[in-house]
Amino acid sequence: MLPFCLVWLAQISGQERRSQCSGARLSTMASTYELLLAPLRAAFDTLEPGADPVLRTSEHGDYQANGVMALAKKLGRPPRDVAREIVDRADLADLASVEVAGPGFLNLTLRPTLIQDQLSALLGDDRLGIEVAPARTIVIDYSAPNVAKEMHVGHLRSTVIGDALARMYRFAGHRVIARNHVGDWGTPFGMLIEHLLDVGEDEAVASLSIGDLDSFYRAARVKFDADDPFKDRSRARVVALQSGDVETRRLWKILVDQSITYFNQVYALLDVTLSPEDVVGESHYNAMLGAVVADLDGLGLLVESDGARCVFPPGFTNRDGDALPLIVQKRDEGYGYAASDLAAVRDRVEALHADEILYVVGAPQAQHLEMVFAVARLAGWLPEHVRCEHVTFGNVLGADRKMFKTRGGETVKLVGLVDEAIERAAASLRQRDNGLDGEGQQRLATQIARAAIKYADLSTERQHDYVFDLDRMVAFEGDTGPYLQYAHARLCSIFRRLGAPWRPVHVTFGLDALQERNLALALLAFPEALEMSFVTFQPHRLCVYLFDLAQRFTAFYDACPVLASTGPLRDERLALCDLTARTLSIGLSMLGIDAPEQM
RNA sequence: GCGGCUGUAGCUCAGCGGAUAGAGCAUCGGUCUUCGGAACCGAGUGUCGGGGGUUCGAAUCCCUCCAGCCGCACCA
Repeated sequence: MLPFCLVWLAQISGQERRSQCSGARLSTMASTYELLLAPLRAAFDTLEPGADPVLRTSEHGDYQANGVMALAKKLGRPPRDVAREIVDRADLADLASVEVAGPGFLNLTLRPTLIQDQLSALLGDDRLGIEVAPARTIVIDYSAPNVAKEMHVGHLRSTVIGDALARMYRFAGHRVIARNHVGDWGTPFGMLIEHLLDVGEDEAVASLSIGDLDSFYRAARVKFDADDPFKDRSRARVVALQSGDVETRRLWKILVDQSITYFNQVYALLDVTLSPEDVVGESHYNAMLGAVVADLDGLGLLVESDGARCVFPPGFTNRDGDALPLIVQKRDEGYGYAASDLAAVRDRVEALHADEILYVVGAPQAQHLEMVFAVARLAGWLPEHVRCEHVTFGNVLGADRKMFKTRGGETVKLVGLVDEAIERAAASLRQRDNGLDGEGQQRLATQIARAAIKYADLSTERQHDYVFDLDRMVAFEGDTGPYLQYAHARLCSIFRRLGAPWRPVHVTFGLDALQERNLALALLAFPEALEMSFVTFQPHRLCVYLFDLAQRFTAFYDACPVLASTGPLRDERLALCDLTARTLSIGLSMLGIDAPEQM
């Protein structure tokens, strides 16, 4: 059996945890972990104020407190003596039995009554111990594809992680404003519009509407590089676009609208909650850029350098050790993305009243965003109380461990990836007999495919680089989304066979079988698992938890017959099944993964 | 050069101050008239990149070296 997945909770115990949660982002019922921690901390405090019990889950007991050794060292006393004293002083009698082990570990075994009470509380709670938090307004910036460019695997992370965070925040009770900061502005639009004119509007729309964005872009690029008159026209067109020429604007809008229509198809295919109203691209901030520059100037922050208008936030240097500028207005008087990013921060605080802004953007943008945040703070557009975080994620790498390039012909379209996964899921379904009709099969294949892709992305640590591996993404066995769905489907099957709806009444949790107890302990850990995921912006923590839960369930399922059992035992097992099914379903929903009832 | 990230089993990855370093895949062996086998049980595999240091205790913290990736003034 796996060590309990809750170990990482130790990381955010005590003060750190409280301070990280200062925004009241997730409220939970008194969790098992917290119930144990409080008396332990009190006992430690009597010997050394502020000493940390270092409570965590363990293979050597249900929980383990490791803080005694450090405390003993500090006190200059034998650790086992200190351990015994802590045991005497800690008011744990109703909660757990404690045993001193090894050099001074405290191994805690939960009392059956505690498990009983905690499980009963979860059983009667639709939200599984997660309370609705006082609402805060959270702006989450994610996905952000470029107009007239394909969505490829590089966009998957931002889209899927951002959407998972949005769902988690919504479940926690917050007001989420999604912002899809699409790249709909800048110099490439000159050549794109000219190309559109060359091929004709109807032709262009036809090609873009079928999602053939890359070849459109590539064709424009080729002409731009090889054809000087075209290049001149393109440059003139950029000027016309920026100066608000009506006809140019209309042509530009065609490109934007077609692309957004296409993006929405991809979002629908992936079941991403982004809607057209969430699309607020770079162009949206155009009207605010003049004020950004003027106000920075008024604040005395603007410095002219090499003809460009810049802000030099303290603490940033370039390769020569000189101060590094954030260029808000270029020498040619055009605005760069720094200006629109500043305008966006300002808009999100002033117009949207954000309490918190999250940027789900790749790690290469880290310095740029830090500078933008720094300048926004300097300008007073980003007050202290507004939390602003760059939720980074690693690069997408190819099999050669080098940056996954869009050029070089090995582009993997996002839709291509999903199609491949659907194809494989459908093939797998054809070998089963689940009684679904063709349409149902197709819908199910799509749900399974999405689960495979999203889980593959979400289940790895966000900040690490990401080796793109199609077979892994589309796999259905082992530590995968479909494995979790399957566990859920089996649970639903039990209740389906039951015939009548099952209502929990006075369930007694004996938990005599090891597998029952293992499962129960995992169920109690859901609030912490979600909290960890939430506080660290790491959906993969939730993935790890859910996989562990599903594994414990299948071990239980294998060893403990539910429907064949009778009396209180049957109710107990049904209750464990009910809790497991709901935990899986709610957990998966926060990852943006459906939990079908059969598959 | 400065800054950031990464280096853990054959492969893909967890673990990030605690007791013998874990999963999944792959390999081998079992369960096999199934509350749905996309499952379960078991087996083997590791100088946790190298070297120092801190600590009762280091994959985890610090220093250093090696290897790789990313960023570092007008593309976004």
